[in-house]
Amino acid sequence: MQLHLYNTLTRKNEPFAPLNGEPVRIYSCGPTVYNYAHIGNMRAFLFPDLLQRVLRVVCGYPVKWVMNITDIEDKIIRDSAIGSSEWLPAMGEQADNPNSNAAKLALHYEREFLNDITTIGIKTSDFYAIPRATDFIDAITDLVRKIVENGYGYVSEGSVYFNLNEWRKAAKYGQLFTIDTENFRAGVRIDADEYERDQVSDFVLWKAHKEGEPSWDFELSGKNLRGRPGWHIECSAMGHASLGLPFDIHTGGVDLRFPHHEDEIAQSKAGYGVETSAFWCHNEFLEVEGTKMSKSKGNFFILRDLLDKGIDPLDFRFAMMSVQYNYVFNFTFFGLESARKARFRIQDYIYDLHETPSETAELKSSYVVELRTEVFAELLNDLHTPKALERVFAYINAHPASGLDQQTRTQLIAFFTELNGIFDVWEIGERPVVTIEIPDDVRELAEQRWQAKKNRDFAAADALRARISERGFVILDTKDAYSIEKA
RNA sequence: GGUCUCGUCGCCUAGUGGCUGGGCAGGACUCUGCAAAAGUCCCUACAGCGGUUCGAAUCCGCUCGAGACCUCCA
Repeated sequence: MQLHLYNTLTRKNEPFAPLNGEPVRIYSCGPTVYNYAHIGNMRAFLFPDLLQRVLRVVCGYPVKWVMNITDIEDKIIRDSAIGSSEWLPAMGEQADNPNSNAAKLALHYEREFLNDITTIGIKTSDFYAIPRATDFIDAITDLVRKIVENGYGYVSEGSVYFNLNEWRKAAKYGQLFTIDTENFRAGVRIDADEYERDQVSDFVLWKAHKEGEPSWDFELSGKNLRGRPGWHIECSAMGHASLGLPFDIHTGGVDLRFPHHEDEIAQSKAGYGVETSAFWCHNEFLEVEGTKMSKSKGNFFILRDLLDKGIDPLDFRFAMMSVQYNYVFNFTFFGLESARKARFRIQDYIYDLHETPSETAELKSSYVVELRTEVFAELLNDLHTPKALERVFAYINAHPASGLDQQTRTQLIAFFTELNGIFDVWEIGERPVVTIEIPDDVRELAEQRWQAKKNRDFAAADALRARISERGFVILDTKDAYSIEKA
C-alpha cells in the first residue's frame, strides 16, 4: 500500500517511495531548547510521529527518524548569561564559561522536552538519532568552509554570510516559497545589528564571537574566525551527518518553509552539491480558542499546564488526530473533552470485544478486512486521521460488539492492535477491574439507603444518597441490587 | 504592499457535481419511585450574490468575513 503525501516542494500530493530502497530516512526540525515547549510545538512532533508510525505499520518500511535539538541560539545565550533571571537552580551552577552555561540551560530544557514528548506518546526509542547542534560543530564549520570554497559565502567582520546573488545564478532560491524580494514588507527587517552583509537577504552562516557569548574556533583560509553557528546551517550539517543527503522526508512547521528550510536547501546544495530531501512536509499551527498562539504573544499553554488541570495527555494526543496535520488545529477545552469521549467509545468497544460472545451472537466475520483496508487507505491518503476515525466509528455503529461472534472479535482485536501501533491511545485487553476503596461509613449509608428504598421511604433514601454524594460517591441502582462508585 | 489558505448542523471535523458523512453537545422514548447507567431513535448544515448545469456545499466570477507567511516563531 502506497502512501501519498503533500509535498511542499511540488505543491502536490505525491506517491511516496524511499529514495534508495529501504529504510525511510526522515529528518524533523526539533525544538530550540531555550524554554519549555508549548502545546503548539507538540504538533510539530506529533506530526512526524504519526508519519513514521504509518510508514512502519501500514507500509511496512523500516524507518530512520532523526530529530535535532538546537542547543545554541540567541535566546539560549541570552537566558544563560551571567545574571540572567531565567537561570534556574535545576540547571546547576553557572560557571565563568559561556559555552558551559549555554549547554547547561539547553540540557535542562532538552530533558524537559524529551519528558514531554514521552508523555504524549512519542517513543524516544523510535528515533534513530537526536543530534545536538553543539555536538556537530566540526560538521557545521566543514560545511561553511565548503560553501565559501565553492564561492557562495563571504566573510564580513568575522562573520560568514551566504551570498544569495551569486547562488541565484547557479540555482533556484525559492523552491518552497514564492520569494518576492521586491516586496519584502516595508519597515520590517531583522537584526538592525552590527553584522555587515552585502545584501539584506543574505543570511548568516557563522556569527562572529561577541564578548561573553559561547564560541568555537573555526579555521578558515588560515584565519581563526572564532564564533558560533548561524541558525539555518545547523540543520544542513546534522541532516547530512546523521542521515546522508538527500534523504526522504523533511518535516517542520509551516513557518519554517521560509526562510529556514529554503536556506537549508541552498546551503546543502551550495556546500555538498546535493539536494536535501525528496519530500518537504509541513504541519500547520495550533490555535487556542481561535486565536494564534505564539511565544511572543505569551498566550500559550505548556504541557505541564494541561496536566495540572487534570487532563490526560492521551486525550491531547487523540484530539490532535481529529484534524489533519496540514490544517490549523483549534485547541479548546470543549474539544479536548469531545476527544476524550470519542476515545473512550473506541476503548469501550475494544474492552467489549474481549468478552465472551453470547450464544445469540450470530453475526459472522463482519467485514473486518474491509474496515482495515478503508482505515489504512485513509491514513495513506496524506495521513488523513479524521477520515480514518470516521470509518472506525461508522463500523462500530454498524456492528455493536455484543452481536459479534468470536472469530470476528479476534480479527477486530488484531486490527485494533495494529491501529494502536499508530494512534497509541488505547489499551488492548480486557476491561480492567477497578477496585475502589469504599469507606465503611459510606457502605453503611448505602445499605441504609437500600433498606429505605425497599421500604418505599424515598424521602429518606434520597437524603441518604445526598450524604453519600457529599462523601464523593454515587449509587447506581439496578433491578434488585446497587453498586457504589467514585463520583 | 506581496504570497497563500479557509469559510459546512450549537461546537469540531469529512466530502465525490446528483445517492444528503463522523465525533461532541442537545432532544425523545424504553427502563426506573427518582436519578444514574444502559439501549433504541431523532437532530439535513454547507458565508452572501450572480453564473455554468437537467442538477452544485462541490465548477466559475464577484462581495463579505477569518487566518497565515513575507528573514524571532512549531
